Amino acid sequence: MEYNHRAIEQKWQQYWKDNKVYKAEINPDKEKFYVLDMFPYPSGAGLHVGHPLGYIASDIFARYKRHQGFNVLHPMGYDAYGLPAEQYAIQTGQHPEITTRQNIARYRSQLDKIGFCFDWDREIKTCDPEYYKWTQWAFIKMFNSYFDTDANAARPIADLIAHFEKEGSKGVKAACGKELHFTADEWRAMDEKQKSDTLMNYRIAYLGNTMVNWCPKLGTVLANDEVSEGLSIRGGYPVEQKLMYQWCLRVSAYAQRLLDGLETIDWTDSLKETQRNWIGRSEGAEMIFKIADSDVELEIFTTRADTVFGVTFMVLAPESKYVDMITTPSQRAAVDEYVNATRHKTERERMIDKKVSGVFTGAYAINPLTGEKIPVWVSDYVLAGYGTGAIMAVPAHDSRDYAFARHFNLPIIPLIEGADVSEQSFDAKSGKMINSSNGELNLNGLEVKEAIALTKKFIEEKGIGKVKVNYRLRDAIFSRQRYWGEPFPVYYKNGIPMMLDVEKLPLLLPEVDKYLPTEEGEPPLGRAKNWHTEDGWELEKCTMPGFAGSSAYYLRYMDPRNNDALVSPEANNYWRNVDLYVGGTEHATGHLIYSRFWNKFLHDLGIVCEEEPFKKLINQGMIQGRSNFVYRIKDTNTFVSNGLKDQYDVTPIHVDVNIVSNDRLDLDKFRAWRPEFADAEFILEDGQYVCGYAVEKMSKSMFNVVNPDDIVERYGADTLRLYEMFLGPVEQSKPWDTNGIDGVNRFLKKLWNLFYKADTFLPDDSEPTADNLKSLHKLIQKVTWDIEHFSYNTSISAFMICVNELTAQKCRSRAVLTQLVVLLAPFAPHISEELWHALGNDTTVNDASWPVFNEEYVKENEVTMAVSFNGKARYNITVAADASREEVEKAALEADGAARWIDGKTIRKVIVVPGKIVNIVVG
RNA sequence: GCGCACGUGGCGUAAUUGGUAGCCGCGUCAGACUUAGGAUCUGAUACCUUACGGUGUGGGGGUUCGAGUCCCUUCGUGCGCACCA
Repeated sequence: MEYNHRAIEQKWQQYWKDNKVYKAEINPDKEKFYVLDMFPYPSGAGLHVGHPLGYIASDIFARYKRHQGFNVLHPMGYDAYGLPAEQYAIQTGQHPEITTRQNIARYRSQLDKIGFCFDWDREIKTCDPEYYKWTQWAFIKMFNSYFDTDANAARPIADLIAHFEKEGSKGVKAACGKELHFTADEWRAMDEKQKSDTLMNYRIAYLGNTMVNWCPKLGTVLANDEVSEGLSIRGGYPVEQKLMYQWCLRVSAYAQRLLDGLETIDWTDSLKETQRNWIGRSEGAEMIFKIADSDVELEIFTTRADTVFGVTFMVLAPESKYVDMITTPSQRAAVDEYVNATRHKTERERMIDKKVSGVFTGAYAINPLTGEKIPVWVSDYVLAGYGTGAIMAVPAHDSRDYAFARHFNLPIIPLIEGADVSEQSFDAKSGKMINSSNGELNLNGLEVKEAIALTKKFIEEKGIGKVKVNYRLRDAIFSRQRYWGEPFPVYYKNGIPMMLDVEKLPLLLPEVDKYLPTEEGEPPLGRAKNWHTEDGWELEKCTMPGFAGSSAYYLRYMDPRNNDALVSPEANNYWRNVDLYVGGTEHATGHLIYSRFWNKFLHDLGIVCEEEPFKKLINQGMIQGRSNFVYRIKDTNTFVSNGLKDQYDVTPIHVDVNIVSNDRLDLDKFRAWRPEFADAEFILEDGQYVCGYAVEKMSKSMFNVVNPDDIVERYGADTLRLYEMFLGPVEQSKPWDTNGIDGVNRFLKKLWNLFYKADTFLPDDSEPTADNLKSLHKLIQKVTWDIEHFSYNTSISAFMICVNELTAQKCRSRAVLTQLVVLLAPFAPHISEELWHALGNDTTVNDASWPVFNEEYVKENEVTMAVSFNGKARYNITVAADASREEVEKAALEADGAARWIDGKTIRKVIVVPGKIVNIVVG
């Protein structure tokens, strides 16, 4: 009987499905383990061979945990809302739901062939009303909450209203857009609209006039993580800054908790670092600079409070509210011109244009420590969105201020001993302070760090400023001027935004005639008929962004069909959070921040029990394409093999990797590939046509897409699974190279031949030999350790060695082979299930318990030890593993070199630490 | 500019965490069986050298009896953040 992967895989996939082998249910008697993959966006191109990499890795872990007796939750679903389906709808008029449904069906059939242990009964799709009902529900919860900075947690907005009723804004400790001051009487006197506007300043989901990333080409607003270097991540179109009235989520309120939480979770350092950078905490001080002959006070943020004595000018961002307030009449025209010019530049243009520019406002500020008058300028190198949009400039110790000072000929005062500021600024935070004294405060002679601390203390005491922590993390912009997304559960009553009743959820996505914006420039939902409440109030026309649906999906898997709650307390208390999350790093500053925020918010509300959603995270690497080339001699239809191409003038042409094997071109398939190659001629080397290769992105246009279905058809899912893991560490990016797959396929055949010779089933009840047990237990130890450490590639090497050894030993022992099959089951489940049943078991191999390692069987007969004299090691000796203490001493003293060391000294004591070291005390 | 990874044969990688560098696989070479081989099996394969022997984990230095592994420095690659005060 030959190893027939097609028959075996089909048979057991059907068996698993029929018997619901992978169904997960709450079982209080068993410990849970939650293994999650980042769910895919179902694109039209289907899965390529890179997509399943992470799924295979997590599948192995899920199966392993199950063998260990855990109750494993391992679900899968689809992140179904997204731009590509909408773009396709705009072009073709086809409803994105139809496209999405087709793509999902394709994904499902591809996934099914690989033999994953997903519990498909828990499948979710973010575009399902049953699902997005809970996305809308969470939004309503955020709208009805504010962030209490004392409690460091979200609280009901009703509590805040009660506070306003009683005491106005006095004593309010809440994350907000801007500081507001009003009394209880003033609050009560406000009309409904004014109250609504006031509360917007505090709500966690709020409408705000914010600078947004507007992408004219996509016709929508984008979040910060959807923009890179001034271009949209999707499509690469230019992005402008634009002030718009948009729904936002007050993610920034959670900045510190998002930062602190990183300490409690098991993610890679680089990913945590990326999130820390993105959150961008900086400790500094906010200081007040009074404007001369005016009531205006400039508030600035600095991390270098120590450099106040070196401030020679101030700079405002062009968008700063202070600009209008302080510009003098004589400078008004120049300032207006400058501000207008910068407003029309996109962020990208501002970034590319590194030329120093700016304009003087005509106003002077007073340095609070020196009393000196210093000019206030406007320049676009100061960002409106960070800190207060105003800075104190210290040209001697900040390179940007330095460039500005040089360009406009402003004074530069060095503050650090020995700093040469004639050519460039001295930015390092080290050295001894000079020129920094005013009688009250003397920093001279202090180290920078001491000076910073002392200045902070001083300005707080004097009321000039206060210690302040700033974060780079901005609130998430939550509106998209798009069709294919979750509708907001929002209507406008006389212009006041109101939430729908939760009972009326979900608010279904309406039908539209076209997926484009309206002629009036409204979002596509502006085309929907009857887009209003029963009372006739207008509904919100924007939809939610992509990250809305993916922010809490891991919670929904715990209780996916619950119509009364996102997740029941029972389900949440049992499954808690994700123990192992596998996915790409590209979500580091998007999904992985938003999810953590969303989870923390729900935690504050008492809806989820864990503060962090994902305990351990593994980032699988990207699989790049490996393209093949043929070389056509110019102006001919003759192709020359790679090794000979330098002798001709050739044009490289991408050739479909699927008609190339081990870089050898199949000539007949090539001629049949395209009509223009039908009569192609070849110049061969050694009778073969060798193709060139290059590593590129996997894409259709490079003809380097390898489809997992083809691999499964030819080699089987087990071979695909093993090979993907064998390529290298899961975390590492690497090109897909089908060369080499024969190696793992051969391994499975060898394994098969251990069980079958022709039609004879070989295993019998013979006693395992010592060699059999040694081979097996080395494998148990290695594979267990490797799975725990996600080092699957080395496990597969270990399997190969073990099977080779057992073959050489002619092992027939059913006991040994049974354990071998269980060890392999997480990696190659189909062949393992087949052999498991052949060995006489009638339940699924998935229920078999994990083999227990026994050290006795793998004991080495020799052991190497370091010999030391007086604690200083000198050389190594090798002795029998069961050597007595005397034998070890003897070997140590007889070893080469010992005589030289001892040389007349007396041996006082010999210490033997078994297996490790021999210490000989001499003197 | 700041931060984080990483650098090992022709290639993908390994080295049980400071203890014989190169496991396993691909490729290559040789052989066996074959009408045939893009099948199967066996053996060899870091580099230099006919050999003896020598050199080797990007380069340089250090710690250590011992370094791919730890420290310093330098070069190179990848990723993240970036006029963030």
